[in-house]
Amino acid sequence: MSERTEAAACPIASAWTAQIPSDELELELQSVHSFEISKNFSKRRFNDDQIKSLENMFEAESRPEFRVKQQLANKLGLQPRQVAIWFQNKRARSKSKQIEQEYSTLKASYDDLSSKLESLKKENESLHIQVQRLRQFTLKDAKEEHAKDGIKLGTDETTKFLLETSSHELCMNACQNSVQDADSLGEVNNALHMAQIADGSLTSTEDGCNFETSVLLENSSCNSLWWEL
DNA sequence: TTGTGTTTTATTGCCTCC
DNA sequence: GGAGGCAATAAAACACAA
Repeated sequence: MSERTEAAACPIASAWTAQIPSDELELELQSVHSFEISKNFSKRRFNDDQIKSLENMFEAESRPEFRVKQQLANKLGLQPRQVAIWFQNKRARSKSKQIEQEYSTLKASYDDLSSKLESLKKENESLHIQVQRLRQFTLKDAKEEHAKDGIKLGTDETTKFLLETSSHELCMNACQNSVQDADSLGEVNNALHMAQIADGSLTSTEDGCNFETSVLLENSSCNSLWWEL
C-alpha cells in the first residue's frame, strides 16, 4: 500500500494518533469511534526535537528514500507519510526562500546599474553641452581671427574651412572623441589649453576660464567607467 | 479578548519516471 | 499502472497589535 492510500484510508485518524504521546493516547482513543473525531481532532505541530531531527536530515538529504523516512518516522514517533509530507513542504518553503533571495540579489544589482545609468546620462548631457560651447567659442574666435586677416566669412563653406583649419582643430576632434571614448579626456583637456593659449584666447593666468572646461572634463567620465555598459 | 496576518501540517490533483 | 514529486490550496495553530 502506498503512502497515499495508507493515509487516505483514514487520514484524520492516522495523523491524529501519530502525534499523540502514548500516555494521552488511551484517553483520546475514547472518542475515536464516534463522530467526534473531526471535532476532537486537532492538528498538532511537531515538537522542537522532531523539527530539529527533520531539519538535520533535510540538510543532509532533501529527498531521502522511503526507507530513510520510515526510520526517521519510527524514531520520532510519526507516520512515514507525515515525514514525507514534512519533506515536501520543507522543499517548497526552501524553494520559495531561494527565489526570494535571488530576487533581492537581482534587484540590488538592477538598482545599482540603474543609478549608474542615471549618472552617466547626466554626464553625457554635460559633455554635449561642453561640445556645443566649444563649437560656439571656436566659431566666434576663428571668425574674429580670420576677419583680421582679411578673409571674408559668412558662408557655410567658409565656416567649415575655418573649423577644419583653425588652431582649434585638435581641440574639436578631441572633444568629439571624448563623447565616444573616455580615454580622450586627457587629450581634450590638454588640447583645449594648448589651443586657447596658442590663439591668445587664454593666458596662463586664465585657467579658470569662461567655460571651466578643464574642471568639468576632469570630473567627467574618467571615473565613471561608462564603457562598462 | 478578538480580529487579522502568517506559518505549519495535510490534502488533492496532476505529472513524470520506471 | 504504481510510486513519488510538485503546485495549489485548505485548515488549524500561532503571533501580535489594538
